[in-house]
Amino acid sequence: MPRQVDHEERRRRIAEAVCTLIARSGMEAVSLRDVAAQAEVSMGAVQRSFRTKEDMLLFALEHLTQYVSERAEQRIAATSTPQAAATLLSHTLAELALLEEESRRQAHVWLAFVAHAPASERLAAVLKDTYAKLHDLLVRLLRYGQDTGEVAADLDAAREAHALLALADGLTAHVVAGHHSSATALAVLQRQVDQVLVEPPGNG
Amino acid sequence: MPRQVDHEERRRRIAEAVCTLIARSGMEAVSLRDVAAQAEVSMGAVQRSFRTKEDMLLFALEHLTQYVSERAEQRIAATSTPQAAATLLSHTLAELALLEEESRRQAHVWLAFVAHAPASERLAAVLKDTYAKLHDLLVRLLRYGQDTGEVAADLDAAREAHALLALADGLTAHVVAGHHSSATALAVLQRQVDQVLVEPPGNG
DNA sequence: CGCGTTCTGATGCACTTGCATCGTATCGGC
DNA sequence: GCCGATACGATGCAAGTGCATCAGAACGCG
Repeated sequence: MPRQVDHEERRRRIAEAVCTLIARSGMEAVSLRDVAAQAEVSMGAVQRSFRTKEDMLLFALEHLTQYVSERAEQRIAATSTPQAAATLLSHTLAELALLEEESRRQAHVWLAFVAHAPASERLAAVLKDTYAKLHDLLVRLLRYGQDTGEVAADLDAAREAHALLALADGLTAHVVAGHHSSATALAVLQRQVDQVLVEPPGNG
Repeated sequence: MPRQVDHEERRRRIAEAVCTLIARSGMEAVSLRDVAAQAEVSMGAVQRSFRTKEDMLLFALEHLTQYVSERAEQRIAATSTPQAAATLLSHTLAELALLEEESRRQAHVWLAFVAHAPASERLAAVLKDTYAKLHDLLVRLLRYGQDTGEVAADLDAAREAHALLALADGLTAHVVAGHHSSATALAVLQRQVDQVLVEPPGNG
């Protein structure tokens, strides 16, 4: 075996470059040459890592969704305090909405992919799958809240999860569009979560 | 004066073609040639109608926002029955979310523009302005609902309007991404509106 | 009718695109 | 130490891009 390169590492590196470019100037600004330059590899390397441009974009999306999903899942798995359902819920949502300042880039990219979904079935499939996972996650959180008594027992968790997820995505879009700051969006999100809780905090 | 052409009419025709193309294959698939073909005019005509491609895209966005805003405003202006605040609110939101089947195309286009906002300041400005207008509209509707007693008087109309608008946009995104059908999205939206009303319909 | 202005569609141009090709550098196995 | 397989980066290529240009058609006005 000749020269050894960590292919997966390179693919990830390229995916990062793709995301950077999309966030900076939109999806149509992504060319193989620019990606190669951004990733500081040769164009040939990009072409050997991905058979086609669409494959590359798809991998970048999967890279992003995996990152977001994992962070959300981790946050839940790492929780030990039992009655934290309320904060758990709002923190997870805030993370899904990519509202933190350091997630701006990811928010742009996510939105770009969603907007591109109608043009690519494979892309749409990945998005659909991710949304389903996130919805499940929220449902689990709500059910957990119902167990701890923080959330009304008669609440339709599935429905509420849909609403919360949509709200999070909408706020993402509004921040990207410049209609909201992250802080404002966060406040709106928090208020919605409070409505779900049986005892709104702060005004006993 | 020689040959007379309705320039505005032509610009609108081209804007329609732009929207069709964006909806079909995304923003990066919009080329002057394709637009000309879709609008069934010559490429020269497109170039004379718009100095540059960006101008064309910007006009298409303004064309879209104006259409959406106008339809929403009209719906309100045309209302004569006084206590319709509840239905008025949900219908307006449903329209803003572009959930009707015939608005799918516009939903795609809208999302594409939002996703592109970070890459173009002029575009972002138009979006921001439109969002502000829509927010105002919702605030007015909520205040009206408070006048008629359908909406709790102590509700923070501005905050609630933000939440509703974000929810509507999020649902739009979810429908475009294939995570929801229009019907499901509509149900989620309706449920959220019901929560705003003092007396939820159907189970009083 | 014929002039002059406006509009028109085709073509040119420099450039970028995604992808294919190819000679070479780099390493493991013998 | 050398062979052969592999990864590498540069270059080629046809197609498509936005925009500029231009000869001429179409029409109001004298």
